[in-house]
Amino acid sequence: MNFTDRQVQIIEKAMTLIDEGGIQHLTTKNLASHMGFTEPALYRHFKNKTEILDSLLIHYQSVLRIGMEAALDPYKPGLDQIMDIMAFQFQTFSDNPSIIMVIFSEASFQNDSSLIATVTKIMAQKEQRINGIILQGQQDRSINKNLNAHSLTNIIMGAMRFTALRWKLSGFEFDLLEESKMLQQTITTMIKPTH
Amino acid sequence: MNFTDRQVQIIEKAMTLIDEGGIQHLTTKNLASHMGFTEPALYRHFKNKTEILDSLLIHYQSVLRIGMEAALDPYKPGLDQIMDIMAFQFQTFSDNPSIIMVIFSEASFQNDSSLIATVTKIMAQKEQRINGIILQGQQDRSINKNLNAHSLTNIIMGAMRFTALRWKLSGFEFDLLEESKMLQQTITTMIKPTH
DNA sequence: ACTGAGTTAGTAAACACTAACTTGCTATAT
DNA sequence: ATATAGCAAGTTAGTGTTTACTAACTCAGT
Repeated sequence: MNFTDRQVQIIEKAMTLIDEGGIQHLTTKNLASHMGFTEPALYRHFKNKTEILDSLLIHYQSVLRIGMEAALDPYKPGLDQIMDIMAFQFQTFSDNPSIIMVIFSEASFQNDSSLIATVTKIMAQKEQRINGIILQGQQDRSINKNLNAHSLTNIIMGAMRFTALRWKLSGFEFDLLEESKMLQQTITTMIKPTH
Repeated sequence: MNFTDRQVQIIEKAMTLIDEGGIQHLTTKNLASHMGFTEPALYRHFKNKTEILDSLLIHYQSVLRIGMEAALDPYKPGLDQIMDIMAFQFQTFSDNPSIIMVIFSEASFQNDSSLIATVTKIMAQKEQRINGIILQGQQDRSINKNLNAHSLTNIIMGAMRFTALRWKLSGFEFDLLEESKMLQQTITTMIKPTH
């Protein structure tokens, strides 16, 4: 998917609006006025509101994936790669908190089947990526072979999401990067081989 | 908080509506018609829509807490108690999937400060409960003392939530209780002492 | 006679979206 | 070089629908 510059501007503004007031705060009127033009101008760039949200998910996903691939070294041990992923993810959250609420919008999208399809696809891709690295880590003996890779994937993704949600709901009261260091430390202790 | 029978009926109907179509599907019109009466009748039982959502959170929380306390034996080792909590939680999700989307509505509630206060309170209570049990488990040596209790709490809560969300988004495609057994097994292996 | 719990009929505001018009840029034909 | 045709990206003014909520009335049970 290639977006025009103007489309990307609109998508990014939509992100910050969702961040500020939740998905319900993202109205065509609100989005247009924050863009500095009128409502109908939006429809010169997107077919409808669903297309805006769909593009937002796709854009956010590709930005994150590109950044993540750049941060990853496939020749490192699996455990180190998992930690690099976590570090990158939390750094991204910290730099651009808007993204957090986009992730959690997933739960609000269930009434729009085209959006839920996009969301499910994105989640499945991430899951496969992490799952693969865990298997690799169990091969290179940096991750405990006794642990179920699928469960571990869910534990890691769940912990990242939950920590990010807590940070957001607390009004960014604690230091996310510090908290994430503790989390990474704990996960490392838990999943490295025992001997 | 004590609710009348009628209020509880309305709250439970609201839960199933949120479950079916997300928070946006919960409109006063929809709720009233599913209750079999007209819109204004709702306002004989609740001040406004926010009070309905607030009551829903409080009601759901007290139901869950009462069930959980009943399922818990404070004389068991901490690790066993954690597993009992997880088993209870997943059984509840499995029996009553509506509750899942209520949990994830948290993210949609951010534009209503009275709701976010309720949500934050509920989450903090759960967190403290689990954190306490982990500390107890580290005392009675059923849980590895080297693990940070706070991080562990987030890992466990995050894993439960993420698994539930995946189950819901997949259209209940996999067996939640089977998946949760794997998850509990993996967590047990990870957090029991190494000695 | 009062009250709790419903009704009908309605409100203003917000919603996504459209029709029809304007304007400034750019590619091309002469 | 310049006239012009086309087009991308705005505008104003408006649509019908949905939203949460209210006023005023009814009526059965105590």
